[in-house]
Amino acid sequence: MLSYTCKTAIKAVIYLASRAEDSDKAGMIEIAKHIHASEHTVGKILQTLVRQGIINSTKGPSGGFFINDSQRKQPIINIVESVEGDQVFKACGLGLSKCSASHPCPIHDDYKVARDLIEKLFREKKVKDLCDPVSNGLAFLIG
Amino acid sequence: MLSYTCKTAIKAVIYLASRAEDSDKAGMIEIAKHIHASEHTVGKILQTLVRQGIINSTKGPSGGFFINDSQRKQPIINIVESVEGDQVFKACGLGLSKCSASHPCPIHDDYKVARDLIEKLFREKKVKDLCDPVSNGLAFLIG
DNA sequence: ATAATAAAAGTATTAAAGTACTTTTATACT
DNA sequence: AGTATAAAAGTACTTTAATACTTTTATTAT
Repeated sequence: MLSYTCKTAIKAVIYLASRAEDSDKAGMIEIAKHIHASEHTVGKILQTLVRQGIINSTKGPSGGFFINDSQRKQPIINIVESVEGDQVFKACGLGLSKCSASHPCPIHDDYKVARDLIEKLFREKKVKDLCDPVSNGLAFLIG
Repeated sequence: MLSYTCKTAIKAVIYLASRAEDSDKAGMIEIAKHIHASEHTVGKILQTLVRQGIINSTKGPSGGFFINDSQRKQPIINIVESVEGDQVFKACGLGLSKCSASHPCPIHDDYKVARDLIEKLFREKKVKDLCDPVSNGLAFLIG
């Protein structure tokens, strides 16, 4: 249900956040390698995330991408909304612009329940909650 | 969460099913007009649906698209799977091919709950359930 | 200062989704 | 039989998303 770009963004952030906080910054080649994605694509995506304040980067030698402790505590929805826009969890299931509680489409209420659940999931799960949950390293990051 | 094509397909089928069963068949121009979509696009989509047995069509004069009573009773998921493929409600939230109950990704269980809910919605709602539910004609079909 | 590094930023290409158009084929009515 | 109708089928175009590449800029180390 999420775009490939969005899934890749989440995986990249999880990888970043899974590294020791005081370790060196990660370059986009390293990140791309670990999540099995194109380094160019990863670079583009991470640029967006830096601009949105989801992660940080520094240029130059020993530069790279990194994430701080307060960013580790942010919800996954921050990533999703940065990539997909902030209307993802607002849109009607049938794509009607005028669908609302007062002018509902036939599946309005049922769809809203499911959509709200996904929104809740991404809002409650923090970046750090997704780091190495099964003690199998980061094997789950490669698709 | 559904593609534009898929939403258009659902709307077209709802329009068809909302017509009196014994009325004339509907041409793609008529359908397109009522759901505010391009007639070419609608034609392409309906071709697919006919091939999948979701709806019917006849060629020639007084030909057009129509839907029978048993097709009216089919669930919306038939339309969704015809357009999006049958893996829509199977895929991992992070896009991992190897994610499964035994090798779950960090959001596997929570995501599955929401995804199953949407699948349930589309599986339980039948085409006829979506016809003219608020007695405002078919105003809800135009986005 | 200079050179090396690495992301930022911009541009170009590719792939996929969506839209438009054309030709063919089946049907019904003269 | 011949003609008109209307979808089927196939092709081409457009737009957008995704990927690849290039140039620029900031930083560090010498």
